[in-house]
Amino acid sequence: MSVRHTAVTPQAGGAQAAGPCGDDDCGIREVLDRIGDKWTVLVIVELSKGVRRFRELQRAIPGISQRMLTLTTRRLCRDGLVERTVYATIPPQVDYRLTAMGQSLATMVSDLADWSREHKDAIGEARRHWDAAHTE
Amino acid sequence: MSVRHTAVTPQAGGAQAAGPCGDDDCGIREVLDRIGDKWTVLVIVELSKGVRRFRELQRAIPGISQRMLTLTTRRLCRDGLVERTVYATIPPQVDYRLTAMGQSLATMVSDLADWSREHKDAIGEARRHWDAAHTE
DNA sequence: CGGGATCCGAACAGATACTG
DNA sequence: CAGTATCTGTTCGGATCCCG
Repeated sequence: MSVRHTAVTPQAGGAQAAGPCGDDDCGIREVLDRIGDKWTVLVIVELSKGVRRFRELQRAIPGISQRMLTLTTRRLCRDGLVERTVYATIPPQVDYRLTAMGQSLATMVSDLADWSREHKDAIGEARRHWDAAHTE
Repeated sequence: MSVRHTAVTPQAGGAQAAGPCGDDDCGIREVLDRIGDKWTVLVIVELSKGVRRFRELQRAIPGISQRMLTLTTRRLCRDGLVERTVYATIPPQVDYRLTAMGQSLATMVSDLADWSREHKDAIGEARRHWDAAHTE
């Protein structure tokens, strides 16, 4: 997600203005700015299964465009969560794999996924209740 | 976050088109579509400390607008993660508190924050390396 | 194959201004 | 106090074309 965080947008590579960060909140934003976007988690999950090439990732994640896959993997590389290996062959081949830090993040993501599956039904029901009560 | 997920945007309350969800990926999106946005996590963290009124939340989360706080709390209520209590007093008073499900999510979020604090420096250094290598 | 560069519509988030 | 409504800029993501 980079979750459009005006100051910390990864593209510009700007200095982290760090904003008001006196509380304990800032820690969470750091992660969510990385995994909160539309595709990053899916890439991490796929890479947690093993080394993948660019096209393999794209096929494994239905709906992702080349552009978003490029941007996503690049951010992950930049943050040291994914390692990129280029083979100067013809045709070219590029492998992506999680770093140690990336793997530790993958377990967190996996926990989140577990939680999600556990509470999926409850959330769905809560939504139906809410939607029913607010339909007029 | 709703992380702009075209099909699952909460506002429209549209039917969840559910897309291609045969793999194990869909579970994670469910959570991230809720906590991945810019403010939701901060609200959850603040509410994990106890019951809060609207203004208290707004003051506790510097930078959030009334609008975003309203939207965020409403989504959390809709998903059954937060409970809203309205007192018909003058001036009006509204309390927000985490539900049991919301609290279990808060612990997950707390774990994420811990991870973030642990690896913050490593990520920062990885970024500097990457930025240095790609500055030309 | 693995991208880079560009254009463009859509969703989001901030800033008011107004209400009960 | 606790919102709602509207207007507007920014950012994101998809599509397309091109390159090595």
